[in-house]
Amino acid sequence: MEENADQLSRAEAEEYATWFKVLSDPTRLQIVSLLARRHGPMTVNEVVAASGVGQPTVSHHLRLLSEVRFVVVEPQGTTRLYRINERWLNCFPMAADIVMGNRPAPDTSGCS
Amino acid sequence: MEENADQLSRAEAEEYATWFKVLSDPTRLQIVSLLARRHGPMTVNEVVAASGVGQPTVSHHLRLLSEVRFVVVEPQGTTRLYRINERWLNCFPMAADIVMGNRPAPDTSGCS
DNA sequence: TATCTTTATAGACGTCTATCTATTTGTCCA
DNA sequence: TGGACAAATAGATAGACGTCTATAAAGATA
Repeated sequence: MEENADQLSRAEAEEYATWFKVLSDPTRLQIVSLLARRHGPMTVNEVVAASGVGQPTVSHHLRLLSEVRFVVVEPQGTTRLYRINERWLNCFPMAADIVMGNRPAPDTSGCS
Repeated sequence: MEENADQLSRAEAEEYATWFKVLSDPTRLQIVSLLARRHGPMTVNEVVAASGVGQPTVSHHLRLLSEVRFVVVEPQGTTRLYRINERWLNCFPMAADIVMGNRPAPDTSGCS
């Protein structure tokens, strides 16, 4: 195992914080989860139907998610296909596990 | 590898979101990083000296961190010793890696 | 008991954010 | 060209949050 770096700089802290912030809203987590488990593109309306919030709200969340490259968008005629950025899944293993349901029962039991 | 669960429930989404939310503030991330890399207890004043924000603000952040069990506190006379909850480090591998500096250079290069 | 030190709490303030309704933009098709 | 549909944007609102100053609580010590 490697050893600690000196310190977490303010700049680094701010960058990582923005990543965590994007995942800090339940609705946004559910949207990410939807896209991640589908392993395929979804339209905005499909996400709306599955998320329980309005269409502008979904658009807003998808914009935030794409700004940090958690999702990518591909226009297709009058619709836009959103899908998980698969490369990101490798860079965010724990978040990916939780969101994709690959973390059996995130044993909070041992974490108290 | 295991297969996807059906869906991320609202309840699960809300719980995970609270975890990420605690890590979504740069100051709080730096505090966690401090405690994690020290591998030992720190007083509030030591954290204040290293964090750049005021003492009440540090107390506030430490309270939030302990509410989700990321840190634990042990009163010692007139002071209180805060330390990382080591058990939590196992439950949050990626966050732990980032915060402890064990993630060499979280290669954002491949994540765009 | 009086005082000093350490930490927590109360309250205020400015900023950010999640959501909604209403509207606009953009694309397809008859 | 005109209508229909999909998605984005604008604007508003209510609530949450990070930080500060000021104060209180709690323990040690003389």
